Amino acid sequence: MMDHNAHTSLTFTRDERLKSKKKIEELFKYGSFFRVPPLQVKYLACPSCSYHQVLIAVPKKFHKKAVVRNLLKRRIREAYRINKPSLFEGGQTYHLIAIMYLSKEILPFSEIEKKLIKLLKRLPVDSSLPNHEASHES
RNA sequence: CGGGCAAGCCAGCCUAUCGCCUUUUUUGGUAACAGAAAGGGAGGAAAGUCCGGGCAACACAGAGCACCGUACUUCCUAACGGGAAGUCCUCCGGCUUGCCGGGGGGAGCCAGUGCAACAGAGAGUAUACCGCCUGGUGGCUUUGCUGCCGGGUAAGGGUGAAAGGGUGAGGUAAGAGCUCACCGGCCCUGGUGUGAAUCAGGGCGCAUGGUAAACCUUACGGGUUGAAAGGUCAAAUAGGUUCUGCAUAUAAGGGUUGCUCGCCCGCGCGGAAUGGGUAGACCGAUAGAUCCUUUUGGUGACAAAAGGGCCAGAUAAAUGAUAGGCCAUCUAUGGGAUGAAAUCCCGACAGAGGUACAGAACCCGGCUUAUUCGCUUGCUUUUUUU
RNA sequence: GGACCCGUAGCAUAACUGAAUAGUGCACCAGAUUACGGCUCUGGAGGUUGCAGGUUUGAAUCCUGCCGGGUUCA
Repeated sequence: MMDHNAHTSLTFTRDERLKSKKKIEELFKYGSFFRVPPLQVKYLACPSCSYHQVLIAVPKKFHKKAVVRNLLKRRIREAYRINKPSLFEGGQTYHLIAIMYLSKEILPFSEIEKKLIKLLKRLPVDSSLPNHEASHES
Protein backbone atom coordinates (compact mmCIF):
# COMPACT_ATOMS: atom_id res chain seq x y z
CA MET A 1 0.00 0.00 0.00
CA MET A 2 2.96 2.24 0.54
CA ASP A 3 4.24 1.43 -2.92
CA HIS A 4 1.35 1.78 -5.33
CA ASN A 5 3.53 2.08 -8.37
CA ALA A 6 5.21 -1.25 -7.89
CA HIS A 7 2.27 -2.99 -9.52
CA THR A 8 2.07 -1.10 -12.71
CA SER A 9 5.27 0.79 -13.39
CA LEU A 10 8.39 -0.74 -14.84
CA THR A 11 10.42 -0.76 -11.64
CA PHE A 12 12.23 -3.53 -9.89
CA THR A 13 13.07 -2.37 -6.41
CA ARG A 14 14.73 -4.13 -3.55
CA ASP A 15 11.40 -5.12 -1.97
CA GLU A 16 10.38 -7.04 -5.06
CA ARG A 17 13.40 -9.31 -4.71
CA LEU A 18 13.05 -12.50 -2.74
CA LYS A 19 15.65 -12.39 0.03
CA SER A 20 14.25 -14.00 3.15
CA LYS A 21 15.90 -17.30 3.86
CA LYS A 22 12.72 -18.76 5.33
CA LYS A 23 10.59 -17.86 2.33
CA ILE A 24 13.16 -19.33 -0.02
CA GLU A 25 13.25 -22.59 1.90
CA GLU A 26 9.45 -22.70 1.84
CA LEU A 27 9.36 -22.03 -1.87
CA PHE A 28 11.78 -24.80 -2.73
CA LYS A 29 10.07 -27.23 -0.37
CA TYR A 30 6.41 -26.75 -1.36
CA GLY A 31 6.45 -24.79 -4.64
CA SER A 32 5.48 -26.30 -7.98
CA PHE A 33 7.54 -25.85 -11.11
CA PHE A 34 7.58 -25.99 -14.91
CA ARG A 35 10.05 -25.29 -17.70
CA VAL A 36 10.39 -23.15 -20.79
CA PRO A 37 13.51 -24.67 -22.34
CA PRO A 38 16.39 -22.66 -20.98
CA LEU A 39 14.38 -21.34 -18.04
CA GLN A 40 12.88 -23.15 -15.10
CA VAL A 41 10.37 -21.60 -12.75
CA LYS A 42 9.37 -22.43 -9.24
CA TYR A 43 6.40 -20.63 -7.71
CA LEU A 44 4.28 -20.61 -4.58
CA ALA A 45 1.29 -18.53 -3.62
CA CYS A 46 1.93 -16.08 -0.81
CA PRO A 47 -1.25 -14.63 0.71
CA SER A 48 0.67 -12.48 3.18
CA CYS A 49 2.58 -10.68 0.44
CA SER A 50 1.41 -7.42 -1.09
CA TYR A 51 3.36 -7.93 -4.32
CA HIS A 52 5.26 -10.59 -6.21
CA GLN A 53 8.70 -11.49 -4.95
CA VAL A 54 11.18 -12.80 -7.48
CA LEU A 55 14.46 -14.67 -7.20
CA ILE A 56 16.77 -15.01 -10.19
CA ALA A 57 19.48 -17.65 -10.20
CA VAL A 58 22.11 -18.89 -12.62
CA PRO A 59 23.78 -22.02 -11.25
CA LYS A 60 27.54 -22.22 -10.97
CA LYS A 61 27.26 -25.70 -12.44
CA PHE A 62 26.53 -24.32 -15.91
CA HIS A 63 28.61 -21.16 -15.86
CA LYS A 64 31.92 -21.06 -14.07
CA LYS A 65 32.66 -17.37 -14.47
CA ALA A 66 31.06 -14.70 -12.36
CA VAL A 67 30.96 -12.32 -15.31
CA VAL A 68 28.73 -14.64 -17.32
CA ARG A 69 26.42 -15.35 -14.40
CA ASN A 70 25.99 -11.66 -13.71
CA LEU A 71 25.32 -10.96 -17.38
CA LEU A 72 22.55 -13.59 -17.59
CA LYS A 73 20.99 -12.45 -14.33
CA ARG A 74 20.92 -8.88 -15.60
CA ARG A 75 19.23 -9.91 -18.84
CA ILE A 76 16.59 -11.96 -17.04
CA ARG A 77 15.99 -9.18 -14.53
CA GLU A 78 15.60 -6.65 -17.31
CA ALA A 79 13.19 -8.87 -19.22
CA TYR A 80 11.11 -9.39 -16.08
CA ARG A 81 11.08 -5.69 -15.31
CA ILE A 82 9.75 -4.76 -18.73
CA ASN A 83 7.17 -7.53 -18.99
CA LYS A 84 5.93 -7.81 -15.45
CA PRO A 85 2.73 -5.73 -15.86
CA SER A 86 1.10 -8.79 -17.45
CA LEU A 87 1.39 -10.53 -14.09
CA PHE A 88 -0.82 -7.98 -12.40
CA GLU A 89 -3.67 -8.24 -14.84
CA GLY A 90 -5.07 -11.29 -13.05
CA GLY A 91 -6.22 -11.57 -9.49
CA GLN A 92 -4.98 -10.22 -6.21
CA THR A 93 -2.93 -13.20 -5.03
CA TYR A 94 0.81 -12.75 -5.15
CA HIS A 95 3.51 -15.31 -5.52
CA LEU A 96 7.04 -16.18 -4.59
CA ILE A 97 8.81 -16.88 -7.87
CA ALA A 98 12.21 -18.37 -8.57
CA ILE A 99 13.51 -18.13 -12.12
CA MET A 100 16.48 -20.34 -12.91
CA TYR A 101 18.60 -20.39 -16.06
CA LEU A 102 19.54 -23.97 -16.87
CA SER A 103 21.69 -23.92 -20.01
CA LYS A 104 25.30 -23.71 -20.95
CA GLU A 105 24.51 -21.33 -23.81
CA ILE A 106 24.60 -17.57 -23.37
CA LEU A 107 21.44 -16.36 -25.13
CA PRO A 108 21.02 -12.74 -26.26
CA PHE A 109 18.48 -10.47 -24.60
CA SER A 110 15.81 -10.80 -27.31
CA GLU A 111 15.75 -14.61 -26.97
CA ILE A 112 15.55 -14.51 -23.20
CA GLU A 113 12.75 -11.96 -23.38
CA LYS A 114 10.69 -14.19 -25.69
CA LYS A 115 11.09 -17.17 -23.38
CA LEU A 116 10.23 -15.12 -20.32
CA ILE A 117 7.04 -13.76 -21.90
CA LYS A 118 6.00 -17.33 -22.65
CA LEU A 119 6.81 -18.26 -19.10
CA LEU A 120 4.90 -15.39 -17.52
CA LYS A 121 1.80 -16.31 -19.54
CA ARG A 122 1.83 -19.79 -18.07
CA LEU A 123 2.04 -18.58 -14.49
CA PRO A 124 -1.36 -19.05 -12.76
CA VAL A 125 -1.90 -15.55 -11.49
CA ASP A 126 -5.61 -16.20 -10.95
CA SER A 127 -7.05 -16.94 -7.57
CA SER A 128 -7.24 -20.67 -8.38
CA LEU A 129 -4.42 -21.96 -6.21
CA PRO A 130 -2.95 -25.31 -7.21
CA ASN A 131 -1.48 -26.07 -3.79
CA HIS A 132 -3.63 -25.19 -0.82
CA GLU A 133 -1.89 -27.26 1.80
CA ALA A 134 1.37 -25.49 1.11
CA SER A 135 -0.07 -22.09 1.82
CA HIS A 136 -1.66 -23.38 4.99
CA GLU A 137 1.60 -24.60 6.40
CA SER A 138 3.19 -21.25 5.90
C1' C B 1 59.14 0.76 -44.87
C1' G B 2 58.41 -4.15 -42.95
C1' G B 3 59.62 -8.38 -39.38
C1' G B 4 61.28 -10.03 -34.35
C1' C B 5 62.30 -9.27 -29.02
C1' A B 6 61.85 -6.40 -24.41
C1' A B 7 59.58 -2.58 -21.36
C1' G B 8 55.55 0.74 -20.66
C1' C B 9 50.58 3.11 -21.73
C1' C B 10 45.26 2.64 -22.97
C1' A B 11 41.05 -0.55 -21.91
C1' G B 12 35.84 3.62 -26.53
C1' C B 13 32.75 8.28 -26.47
C1' C B 14 27.91 11.03 -26.96
C1' U B 15 22.42 11.47 -26.97
C1' A B 16 17.33 9.75 -25.89
C1' U B 17 13.83 6.46 -23.23
C1' C B 18 13.02 2.84 -19.28
C1' G B 19 15.52 0.96 -14.79
C1' C B 20 19.36 -0.61 -10.27
C1' C B 21 22.65 0.71 -5.68
C1' U B 22 24.24 4.76 -2.75
C1' U B 23 25.63 9.93 -0.34
C1' U B 24 23.99 14.87 0.87
C1' U B 25 20.10 18.45 1.09
C1' U B 26 14.97 19.07 1.30
C1' U B 27 9.29 18.07 1.54
C1' G B 28 5.48 14.90 3.93
C1' G B 29 5.15 11.67 8.20
C1' U B 30 5.38 10.27 15.61
C1' A B 31 8.22 6.60 13.08
C1' A B 32 9.12 2.97 9.49
C1' C B 33 9.12 4.93 4.89
C1' A B 34 7.81 7.69 0.39
C1' G B 35 8.67 11.87 -3.11
C1' A B 36 11.98 15.76 -5.26
C1' A B 37 16.83 18.01 -6.40
C1' A B 38 22.12 17.62 -6.82
C1' G B 39 26.40 14.29 -6.86
C1' G B 40 29.00 9.23 -6.97
C1' G B 41 28.92 4.04 -8.84
C1' A B 42 34.15 -2.17 -10.73
C1' G B 43 39.81 -3.77 -12.49
C1' G B 44 44.67 -3.81 -14.55
C1' A B 45 44.49 -7.79 -13.33
C1' A B 46 38.79 -6.83 -8.99
C1' A B 47 41.38 -13.51 -10.54
C1' G B 48 44.87 -17.35 -8.25
C1' U B 49 45.27 -17.07 -2.68
C1' C B 50 51.60 -17.65 -3.51
C1' C B 51 54.03 -14.02 0.13
C1' G B 52 54.02 -9.54 3.39
C1' G B 53 51.52 -5.89 6.53
C1' G B 54 47.41 -2.99 8.81
C1' C B 55 43.27 -4.19 11.97
C1' A B 56 40.88 -7.47 15.79
C1' A B 57 40.37 -11.24 19.63
C1' C B 58 42.91 -14.46 22.79
C1' A B 59 47.61 -15.59 25.07
C1' C B 60 52.24 -13.91 27.23
C1' A B 61 57.59 -13.47 34.30
C1' G B 62 61.58 -15.90 31.89
C1' A B 63 65.15 -19.57 29.65
C1' G B 64 66.39 -23.72 26.49
C1' C B 65 65.08 -27.31 22.83
C1' A B 66 61.85 -28.53 18.92
C1' C B 67 59.01 -26.72 14.54
C1' C B 68 58.37 -23.39 10.13
C1' G B 69 60.48 -19.86 6.72
C1' U B 70 64.50 -17.08 4.26
C1' A B 71 69.82 -17.33 2.26
C1' C B 72 75.94 -13.42 -2.92
C1' U B 73 76.37 -7.90 -1.18
C1' U B 74 74.57 -3.04 -0.08
C1' C B 75 70.26 -0.33 -0.09
C1' C B 76 64.59 0.76 -0.52
C1' U B 77 60.27 -0.26 2.44
C1' A B 78 55.22 -0.42 7.47
C1' A B 79 56.80 -5.31 5.92
C1' C B 80 58.05 -9.06 2.33
C1' G B 81 59.98 -14.91 -0.47
C1' G B 82 58.97 -8.01 -3.53
C1' G B 83 62.00 -4.03 -5.78
C1' A B 84 66.75 -1.05 -7.02
C1' A B 85 71.93 -0.79 -7.76
C1' G B 86 76.18 -3.73 -7.75
C1' U B 87 79.22 -8.49 -7.60
C1' C B 88 80.75 -13.49 -9.21
C1' C B 89 79.50 -18.01 -12.14
C1' U B 90 77.08 -19.94 -16.37
C1' C B 91 74.23 -20.09 -21.17
C1' C B 92 72.66 -17.53 -25.87
C1' G B 93 73.45 -13.65 -29.69
C1' G B 94 76.68 -9.90 -31.82
C1' C B 95 81.15 -8.02 -33.20
C1' U B 96 85.90 -4.24 -32.49
C1' U B 97 88.02 -10.88 -28.90
C1' G B 98 87.11 -8.48 -24.32
C1' C B 99 83.42 -5.74 -24.51
C1' C B 100 78.00 -4.92 -25.37
C1' G B 101 72.78 -6.80 -24.99
C1' G B 102 69.61 -10.60 -23.02
C1' G B 103 68.21 -15.31 -20.04
C1' G B 104 69.31 -18.37 -15.61
C1' G B 105 71.72 -18.96 -10.95
C1' G B 106 74.35 -17.76 -5.72
C1' A B 107 75.59 -19.29 2.60
C1' G B 108 78.25 -23.85 4.12
C1' C B 109 79.84 -31.06 1.49
C1' C B 110 88.53 -28.82 3.89
C1' A B 111 81.85 -29.42 11.09
C1' G B 112 79.88 -34.21 10.94
C1' U B 113 76.59 -38.25 9.08
C1' G B 114 74.29 -40.45 4.90
C1' C B 115 73.54 -41.64 -0.47
C1' A B 116 75.34 -43.22 -5.75
C1' A B 117 70.99 -48.75 -9.15
C1' C B 118 73.27 -51.25 -13.48
C1' A B 119 78.07 -51.67 -15.46
C1' G B 120 83.03 -52.00 -13.79
C1' A B 121 89.07 -54.90 -11.09
C1' G B 122 87.95 -50.63 -8.17
C1' A B 123 82.76 -45.54 -6.23
C1' G B 124 85.93 -42.38 -1.60
C1' U B 125 91.80 -43.10 4.58
C1' A B 126 89.97 -46.46 -3.66
C1' U B 127 91.37 -50.33 -7.20
C1' A B 128 95.50 -54.61 -10.22
C1' C B 129 90.83 -57.23 -15.06
C1' C B 130 93.79 -56.43 -19.61
C1' G B 131 98.44 -53.96 -19.58
C1' C B 132 103.73 -51.96 -18.24
C1' C B 133 108.22 -53.25 -15.28
C1' U B 134 110.77 -56.70 -12.31
C1' G B 135 112.82 -60.84 -8.41
C1' G B 136 113.09 -66.19 -7.60
C1' U B 137 112.58 -71.00 -9.83
C1' G B 138 111.44 -74.49 -13.92
C1' G B 139 110.71 -75.68 -19.33
C1' C B 140 111.87 -74.78 -24.56
C1' U B 141 113.13 -74.10 -30.76
C1' U B 142 117.96 -69.46 -25.60
C1' U B 143 119.65 -61.20 -27.58
C1' G B 144 113.90 -64.38 -26.85
C1' C B 145 109.21 -66.97 -25.55
C1' U B 146 106.66 -69.34 -21.66
C1' G B 147 104.64 -72.20 -16.72
C1' C B 148 104.52 -71.52 -11.28
C1' C B 149 105.36 -68.44 -6.73
C1' G B 150 106.17 -63.18 -5.47
C1' G B 151 106.93 -57.71 -5.81
C1' G B 152 106.41 -52.61 -7.99
C1' U B 153 103.05 -49.32 -10.81
C1' A B 154 98.51 -45.68 -11.81
C1' A B 155 101.24 -43.73 -17.88
C1' G B 156 97.68 -46.65 -21.63
C1' G B 157 92.96 -49.87 -22.60
C1' G B 158 88.08 -50.98 -20.96
C1' U B 159 83.27 -49.62 -17.46
C1' G B 160 80.53 -45.56 -15.85
C1' A B 161 77.03 -39.51 -14.94
C1' A B 162 81.55 -39.50 -12.06
C1' A B 163 87.99 -43.25 -11.67
C1' G B 164 91.27 -39.05 -6.39
C1' G B 165 93.81 -31.90 -10.53
C1' G B 166 95.41 -30.65 -16.32
C1' U B 167 99.52 -29.96 -20.21
C1' G B 168 104.70 -30.43 -21.10
C1' A B 169 109.64 -31.66 -19.51
C1' G B 170 112.93 -34.09 -16.21
C1' G B 171 113.20 -38.58 -13.68
C1' U B 172 112.63 -44.08 -13.38
C1' A B 173 113.29 -51.00 -14.12
C1' A B 174 108.39 -49.27 -15.37
C1' G B 175 105.83 -45.38 -13.29
C1' A B 176 103.98 -41.74 -9.99
C1' G B 177 103.47 -33.93 -7.68
C1' C B 178 108.57 -38.06 -7.19
C1' U B 179 110.84 -33.08 -9.04
C1' C B 180 110.29 -28.57 -12.11
C1' A B 181 107.58 -24.79 -15.49
C1' C B 182 102.77 -22.97 -16.82
C1' C B 183 97.38 -23.37 -15.85
C1' G B 184 93.71 -24.69 -12.01
C1' G B 185 92.68 -25.21 -6.58
C1' C B 186 93.19 -24.08 -1.29
C1' C B 187 95.45 -21.11 2.78
C1' C B 188 97.90 -16.56 4.67
C1' U B 189 99.32 -11.31 4.33
C1' G B 190 98.76 -6.48 2.27
C1' G B 191 96.24 -2.60 -1.02
C1' U B 192 91.24 -0.80 -2.95
C1' G B 193 85.96 -0.95 -1.83
C1' U B 194 80.51 0.25 3.34
C1' G B 195 80.32 -4.82 1.29
C1' A B 196 79.81 -9.15 -2.11
C1' A B 197 84.41 -9.02 -4.39
C1' U B 198 88.91 -7.72 -6.84
C1' C B 199 94.32 -6.77 -7.47
C1' A B 200 99.34 -7.88 -5.77
C1' G B 201 102.81 -10.87 -3.00
C1' G B 202 103.92 -15.33 -0.35
C1' G B 203 102.95 -20.39 1.09
C1' C B 204 100.88 -25.62 0.37
C1' G B 205 102.17 -30.75 -4.14
C1' C B 206 96.83 -30.91 -3.75
C1' A B 207 95.63 -33.78 2.18
C1' U B 208 90.16 -30.92 0.02
C1' G B 209 85.44 -35.37 -6.35
C1' G B 210 79.50 -34.96 -6.50
C1' U B 211 74.90 -34.33 -3.73
C1' A B 212 72.27 -29.73 1.49
C1' A B 213 64.94 -28.48 -3.98
C1' A B 214 69.53 -35.48 1.60
C1' C B 215 69.77 -35.20 7.21
C1' C B 216 72.16 -31.14 8.87
C1' U B 217 75.43 -26.53 10.38
C1' U B 218 75.59 -21.13 10.55
C1' A B 219 73.03 -16.32 10.45
C1' C B 220 68.41 -13.77 10.61
C1' G B 221 63.01 -13.81 11.28
C1' G B 222 58.35 -16.08 13.23
C1' G B 223 53.03 -16.13 19.85
C1' U B 224 48.18 -18.33 17.83
C1' U B 225 43.83 -17.53 15.11
C1' G B 226 41.38 -14.73 10.92
C1' A B 227 36.30 -10.01 9.43
C1' A B 228 32.17 -16.43 9.59
C1' A B 229 37.90 -11.84 13.73
C1' G B 230 35.35 -8.92 17.10
C1' G B 231 31.65 -5.36 19.21
C1' U B 232 26.55 -3.05 20.15
C1' C B 233 21.04 -3.47 20.46
C1' A B 234 15.84 -6.06 23.02
C1' A B 235 13.51 -10.60 26.04
C1' A B 236 13.96 -14.97 29.70
C1' U B 237 16.64 -18.71 32.48
C1' A B 238 20.24 -23.31 33.42
C1' G B 239 25.30 -24.60 32.68
C1' G B 240 29.69 -21.93 32.14
C1' U B 241 32.93 -17.59 33.03
C1' U B 242 34.87 -13.49 36.20
C1' C B 243 35.40 -11.21 41.06
C1' U B 244 35.07 -12.05 46.21
C1' G B 245 34.37 -14.35 51.51
C1' C B 246 34.94 -18.98 54.32
C1' A B 247 37.15 -23.77 54.44
C1' U B 248 41.03 -27.41 52.74
C1' A B 249 46.74 -27.47 52.87
C1' U B 250 51.10 -27.89 48.71
C1' A B 251 48.56 -33.92 46.85
C1' A B 252 45.50 -35.51 42.58
C1' G B 253 44.51 -32.39 38.64
C1' G B 254 44.57 -27.96 35.50
C1' G B 255 46.83 -23.54 32.98
C1' U B 256 51.29 -21.58 30.89
C1' U B 257 52.37 -22.52 22.19
C1' G B 258 54.56 -28.89 20.94
C1' C B 259 58.34 -30.57 24.96
C1' U B 260 61.59 -29.62 29.41
C1' C B 261 62.91 -26.44 33.44
C1' G B 262 60.55 -22.70 35.92
C1' C B 263 56.03 -20.04 37.31
C1' C B 264 50.72 -19.73 38.46
C1' C B 265 45.74 -21.77 40.03
C1' G B 266 43.74 -25.36 43.48
C1' C B 267 38.21 -30.66 46.28
C1' G B 268 33.97 -27.93 48.53
C1' C B 269 30.18 -24.06 50.38
C1' G B 270 28.09 -18.93 50.12
C1' G B 271 27.52 -13.92 47.75
C1' A B 272 27.81 -10.47 43.52
C1' A B 273 28.40 -9.57 38.34
C1' U B 274 28.17 -11.46 33.38
C1' G B 275 24.83 -14.04 30.11
C1' G B 276 24.61 -19.93 26.07
C1' G B 277 22.02 -21.12 21.55
C1' U B 278 18.50 -19.42 17.62
C1' A B 279 16.64 -15.42 14.23
C1' G B 280 17.63 -10.32 12.89
C1' A B 281 19.48 -5.19 12.59
C1' C B 282 23.58 -1.95 13.13
C1' C B 283 28.92 -1.01 13.93
C1' G B 284 33.52 -3.22 12.18
C1' A B 285 33.19 -1.10 6.53
C1' U B 286 35.65 2.56 3.27
C1' A B 287 40.00 9.51 4.46
C1' G B 288 43.95 6.02 3.24
C1' A B 289 51.68 3.25 4.16
C1' U B 290 45.20 7.83 -0.40
C1' C B 291 45.16 10.14 -5.38
C1' C B 292 46.88 14.28 -8.82
C1' U B 293 50.47 18.25 -10.05
C1' U B 294 55.09 20.71 -9.19
C1' U B 295 59.88 21.21 -6.87
C1' U B 296 64.14 19.20 -4.31
C1' G B 297 67.59 14.99 -2.89
C1' G B 298 69.33 10.19 -4.78
C1' U B 299 72.79 6.27 -10.34
C1' G B 300 68.06 3.95 -8.96
C1' A B 301 64.11 1.54 -6.09
C1' C B 302 62.41 5.56 -3.31
C1' A B 303 62.10 9.75 0.10
C1' A B 304 60.87 14.85 1.57
C1' A B 305 58.24 19.49 0.90
C1' A B 306 54.31 22.65 -1.19
C1' G B 307 49.50 23.14 -3.47
C1' G B 308 44.95 20.85 -4.81
C1' G B 309 41.12 16.71 -4.65
C1' C B 310 37.53 13.13 -2.02
C1' C B 311 37.32 8.84 -5.86
C1' A B 312 32.12 2.04 -5.17
C1' G B 313 30.44 0.48 -0.45
C1' A B 314 26.70 -3.78 -2.32
C1' U B 315 25.16 -8.09 1.27
C1' A B 316 20.16 -14.04 -2.61
C1' A B 317 24.99 -9.24 -3.60
C1' A B 318 24.13 -2.77 -7.25
C1' U B 319 26.75 -0.23 -13.41
C1' G B 320 21.89 -2.84 -17.23
C1' A B 321 18.41 -2.95 -21.67
C1' U B 322 16.71 -0.76 -26.30
C1' A B 323 17.40 2.82 -30.36
C1' G B 324 20.47 6.31 -32.99
C1' G B 325 25.06 8.81 -33.94
C1' C B 326 30.44 9.81 -33.62
C1' C B 327 35.13 7.58 -33.94
C1' A B 328 39.35 3.97 -33.75
C1' U B 329 40.15 -0.53 -36.68
C1' C B 330 39.59 -4.39 -40.62
C1' U B 331 38.02 -6.33 -45.72
C1' A B 332 37.30 -6.02 -51.15
C1' U B 333 37.09 -2.69 -55.31
C1' G B 334 39.33 2.06 -57.06
C1' G B 335 43.18 6.06 -57.42
C1' G B 336 48.34 7.84 -56.62
C1' A B 337 53.98 7.44 -55.79
C1' U B 338 58.01 4.19 -58.87
C1' G B 339 60.89 2.49 -65.47
C1' A B 340 58.77 -2.25 -63.35
C1' A B 341 57.96 -5.53 -59.22
C1' A B 342 57.77 -5.61 -54.06
C1' U B 343 56.13 -2.04 -50.81
C1' C B 344 53.82 2.38 -49.15
C1' C B 345 50.05 6.40 -49.19
C1' C B 346 44.93 8.30 -50.09
C1' G B 347 39.94 6.98 -49.73
C1' A B 348 33.54 8.57 -51.94
C1' C B 349 30.13 4.44 -51.73
C1' A B 350 29.37 -0.68 -49.56
C1' G B 351 30.20 -4.49 -45.78
C1' A B 352 32.25 -6.03 -40.96
C1' G B 353 32.95 -3.97 -36.09
C1' G B 354 32.27 -2.35 -30.27
C1' U B 355 35.03 -6.54 -28.95
C1' A B 356 40.11 -9.60 -25.22
C1' C B 357 40.89 -11.35 -20.16
C1' A B 358 37.42 -10.66 -16.85
C1' G B 359 33.00 -8.48 -11.70
C1' A B 360 34.87 -5.27 -5.75
C1' A B 361 32.89 -8.62 -0.80
C1' C B 362 37.44 -5.65 5.64
C1' C B 363 41.59 -2.66 3.56
C1' C B 364 46.52 -2.03 1.56
C1' G B 365 51.97 -3.45 -0.73
C1' G B 366 53.88 -7.11 -4.00
C1' C B 367 54.25 -11.75 -6.91
C1' U B 368 52.01 -15.11 -10.43
C1' U B 369 48.63 -16.22 -14.24
C1' A B 370 44.86 -14.52 -18.38
C1' U B 371 44.44 -10.64 -22.19
C1' U B 372 41.48 -7.85 -28.45
C1' C B 373 42.87 -3.50 -31.26
C1' G B 374 46.16 0.38 -31.06
C1' C B 375 50.13 3.75 -29.35
C1' U B 376 55.22 5.11 -27.27
C1' U B 377 60.42 3.96 -26.29
C1' G B 378 64.83 0.88 -26.79
C1' C B 379 67.58 -3.10 -29.16
C1' U B 380 68.11 -6.18 -33.40
C1' U B 381 67.43 -7.69 -38.52
C1' U B 382 65.75 -9.70 -43.94
C1' U B 383 64.28 -8.43 -48.95
C1' U B 384 63.40 -4.93 -53.07
C1' U B 385 64.35 -0.18 -55.53
C1' U B 386 67.34 4.30 -55.95
C1' G C 1 35.78 -14.83 2.45
C1' G C 2 39.32 -18.31 4.96
C1' A C 3 41.69 -23.25 5.66
C1' C C 4 42.99 -28.11 3.81
C1' C C 5 43.46 -32.43 0.59
C1' C C 6 43.81 -35.23 -4.00
C1' G C 7 45.12 -36.00 -9.54
C1' U C 8 48.92 -42.95 -12.09
C1' A C 9 45.92 -47.80 -18.44
C1' G C 10 38.51 -47.52 -19.67
C1' C C 11 37.57 -48.33 -13.91
C1' A C 12 39.64 -49.35 -8.96
C1' U C 13 44.27 -49.21 -6.65
C1' A C 14 50.24 -50.16 -5.68
C1' A C 15 55.10 -48.24 -6.16
C1' C C 16 55.90 -41.74 -2.71
C1' U C 17 62.65 -42.97 2.88
C1' G C 18 64.83 -40.88 -5.79
C1' A C 19 67.61 -46.02 -9.45
C1' A C 20 66.48 -47.03 -15.59
C1' U C 21 61.12 -52.69 -18.39
C1' A C 22 55.63 -47.93 -13.55
C1' G C 23 53.11 -53.49 -10.56
C1' U C 24 48.04 -55.86 -9.45
C1' G C 25 42.68 -56.95 -10.11
C1' C C 26 38.26 -56.16 -13.20
C1' A C 27 37.24 -54.81 -18.21
C1' C C 28 39.49 -55.42 -23.67
C1' C C 29 41.93 -58.55 -27.75
C1' A C 30 43.91 -63.37 -29.49
C1' G C 31 44.60 -68.62 -28.77
C1' A C 32 43.37 -73.39 -26.16
C1' U C 33 39.13 -76.13 -24.14
C1' U C 34 33.47 -76.71 -26.14
C1' A C 35 28.77 -78.67 -31.12
C1' C C 36 28.25 -73.16 -29.55
C1' G C 37 28.56 -69.78 -25.40
C1' G C 38 29.99 -69.15 -20.21
C1' C C 39 33.57 -70.79 -16.47
C1' U C 40 38.76 -72.09 -16.65
C1' C C 41 43.93 -71.98 -18.66
C1' U C 42 47.81 -69.45 -21.73
C1' G C 43 49.54 -65.17 -24.14
C1' G C 44 49.03 -59.99 -25.60
C1' A C 45 47.81 -54.86 -26.06
C1' G C 46 46.72 -50.48 -23.50
C1' G C 47 50.52 -45.05 -19.46
C1' U C 48 52.79 -37.57 -21.97
C1' U C 49 52.32 -40.81 -14.01
C1' G C 50 47.08 -33.60 -14.73
C1' C C 51 50.38 -29.54 -17.38
C1' A C 52 55.02 -26.51 -17.62
C1' G C 53 59.76 -25.39 -15.68
C1' G C 54 63.85 -26.60 -12.20
C1' U C 55 67.31 -29.65 -8.71
C1' U C 56 70.04 -34.47 -9.65
C1' U C 57 74.24 -38.65 -13.42
C1' G C 58 68.92 -40.16 -12.93
C1' A C 59 62.13 -37.61 -10.96
C1' A C 60 55.63 -40.92 -10.58
C1' U C 61 58.60 -39.61 -6.11
C1' C C 62 62.11 -33.61 -4.26
C1' C C 63 61.20 -27.91 -5.29
C1' U C 64 58.33 -23.82 -7.89
C1' G C 65 54.22 -22.01 -10.85
C1' C C 66 49.69 -23.15 -13.34
C1' C C 67 45.08 -26.47 -14.53
C1' G C 68 41.15 -29.63 -12.80
C1' G C 69 38.34 -32.04 -8.84
C1' G C 70 36.87 -32.45 -3.79
C1' U C 71 36.40 -31.61 1.69
C1' U C 72 35.68 -28.30 5.63
C1' C C 73 34.87 -23.65 8.80
C1' A C 74 29.53 -19.11 12.13
